[in-house]
Amino acid sequence: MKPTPQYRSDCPINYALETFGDKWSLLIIRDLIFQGKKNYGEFLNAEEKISTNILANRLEKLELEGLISKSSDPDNHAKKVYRLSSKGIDLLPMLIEMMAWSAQYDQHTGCPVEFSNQLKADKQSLIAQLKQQLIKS
Amino acid sequence: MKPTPQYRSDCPINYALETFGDKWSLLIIRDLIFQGKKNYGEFLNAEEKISTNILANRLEKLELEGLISKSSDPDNHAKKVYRLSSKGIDLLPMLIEMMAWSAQYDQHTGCPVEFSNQLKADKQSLIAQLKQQLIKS
DNA sequence: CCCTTTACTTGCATTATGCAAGTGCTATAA
DNA sequence: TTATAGCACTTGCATAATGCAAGTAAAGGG
Repeated sequence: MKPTPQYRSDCPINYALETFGDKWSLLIIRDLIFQGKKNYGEFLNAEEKISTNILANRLEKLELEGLISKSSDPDNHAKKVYRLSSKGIDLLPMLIEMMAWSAQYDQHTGCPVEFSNQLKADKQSLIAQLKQQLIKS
Repeated sequence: MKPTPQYRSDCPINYALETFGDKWSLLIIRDLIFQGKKNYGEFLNAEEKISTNILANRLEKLELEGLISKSSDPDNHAKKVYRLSSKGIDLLPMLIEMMAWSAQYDQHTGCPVEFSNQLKADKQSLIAQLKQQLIKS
């Protein structure tokens, strides 16, 4: 698969949409950021049940876009480890705003109350705190 | 068209993705927020060239999700006016973060330098200012 | 009454997605 | 050394979404 040969426009919103604007990419990013997932099988087991060919395709695209990197697990060469790049980590503020919006408007949101409260109380330090954890890991 | 009968999960990220997670919906929201567009033909003329059946479908979905409303132009009953609801306006912080991310990582971004600077300098007041304009209009 | 504008619909080809089954590599056990 | 199992994908095929071009319907103006 090639990186998208050219973009529909040079609009920043459009760049974001062409990079991760489908129904699955951000769920993988979410699992990397908030669930500490690292391996193919872990992504496959997410509640939303992505199918295996789509997962493979999205991991490849995300790597090509530079949002994640892929390496082998030192303890098991067959096992692969996916990690966020700084470009991927920097999606955190946007994801936080997305979660805040959904928590506000989705009656059935599963967003934990404590998380939602921290969002309202001090969004910036929440972001900083999560970002630190991601950089360390 | 029905609203999605049920969601893949109750995750807030997933709610957002199922609500506007495709390659077109947010471009319509963008045009409403940043370009002051209001009518079918204006959306159709966006640089990215959405096709007419998809535009009709997305406008319907966005209305069903409560992000926009549709009414008739008082001066011309054949002409329709689309407006953002408060649920739609509240996507602004997320869009701003998305733009900031793209402006940072897309070499060819068309994000105006002045806008980008204001983003870095004082994101909150930029959001507040834009939101005021939207509410008034 | 005709013509234009505006907002869609419709039909059909192409592309993306979903699902089930299969392949290949690695490590561990017999 | 062979067998077995885990993990990361591929492949084939059915279904759904998208893109493109053309057509339709209602309102307003002349």
